[in-house]
Amino acid sequence: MSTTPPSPRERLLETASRLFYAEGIHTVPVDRLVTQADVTRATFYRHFPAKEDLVVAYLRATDARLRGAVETAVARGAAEQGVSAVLDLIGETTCAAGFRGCHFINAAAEYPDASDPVREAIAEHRAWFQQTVTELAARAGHPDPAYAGRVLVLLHDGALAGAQLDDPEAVRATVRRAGHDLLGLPH
Amino acid sequence: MSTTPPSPRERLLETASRLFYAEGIHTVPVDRLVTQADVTRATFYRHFPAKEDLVVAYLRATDARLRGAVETAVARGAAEQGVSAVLDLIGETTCAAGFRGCHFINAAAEYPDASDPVREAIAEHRAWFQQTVTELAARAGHPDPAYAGRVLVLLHDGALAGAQLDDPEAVRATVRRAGHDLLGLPH
DNA sequence: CGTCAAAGACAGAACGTTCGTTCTCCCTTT
DNA sequence: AAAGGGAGAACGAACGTTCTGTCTTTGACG
Repeated sequence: MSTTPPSPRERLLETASRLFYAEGIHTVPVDRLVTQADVTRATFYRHFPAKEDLVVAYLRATDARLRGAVETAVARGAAEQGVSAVLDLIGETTCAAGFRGCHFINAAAEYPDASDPVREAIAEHRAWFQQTVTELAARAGHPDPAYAGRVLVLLHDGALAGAQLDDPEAVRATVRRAGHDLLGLPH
Repeated sequence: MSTTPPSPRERLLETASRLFYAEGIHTVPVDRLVTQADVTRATFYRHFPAKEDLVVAYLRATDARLRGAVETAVARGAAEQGVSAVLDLIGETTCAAGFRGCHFINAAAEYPDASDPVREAIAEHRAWFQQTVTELAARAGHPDPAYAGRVLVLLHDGALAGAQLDDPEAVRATVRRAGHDLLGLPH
């Protein structure tokens, strides 16, 4: 089962994810994207009508990847451990090498227009996450799943926004302790 | 005591704060800045050697404004109420008209280089906030002021990052409840 | 009190660069 | 024959920055 070599479209998406996340969206020109993806300009515009379409595709691909990561992290334990697994996943994310905040929050900073397709992709991702963690809290028997879900989103946003500017390990510890305190989990 | 009319430099700073915050930094060209500030290009470059210098000045001015806001909000009550005042201030910020997240977190998304002067200004602001809320927690008699301070920063970051993308009122309520739960304050 | 020089601001053109996008031409694969 | 990709030139627009020239304000000094 040898994997087929990545198509130009896949190379573009992978390069976009890497560069957009590491350097911001507006600061990465099309020239760098096609050069690093080893693709010609014509190929770029054959797959994406404009740069913004690649931005949306990048966010949707990231969304799909994160859904998978949450699924596998949660599936490892029993229902009561799902919430704790999300807290751990947040900590691992903020302390990973090359961490530079949340793909979606960062993108939102560069796309202020709430009706922009980029913002729609962001909203869809956030709605999924909100719903997922709320269901996790309900399944774990939390008395107020809606509140628990909003707490998890709040801690997630705070961790990813702050850890790139402060000490990531301190943020990880704070998230874990605060999450367990708020949601009645054992330390 | 009639106020003197704002100088070109002040007009530039006010315009920069308004436009950079509402639309992002890289998306606002110098042309829009000088037009809306009613200033010529020559005047712009007489006060700021480059656009990035205006960005730094904008962040430092915002930092000064926020220090004042926290001071007055805290000064209104006794020592034990300082932490609660910060929580209230966060809620008011996220629910204000035109709210679009945190000036500094948004700017960091557009300036990935940690050694950039913009990032230095961001780091200074965050260090001040971290230290201020930690001292507030200590003054209020919290048993673990360092943890309480990190919790306040975490809630602050999460609220400002999330409220622009979700329901601000829900975020406000969550921050208040979670903050009081975590820090042992009465509801 | 009057004067002159320096500084700051206005108006607008202009420069060089970079960006997103399009185009032409050729090659390979199916 | 058709479609997808490679190579690279080219275009028009937008951007940050500089320049030329004129006018007003200001303050030091005769």
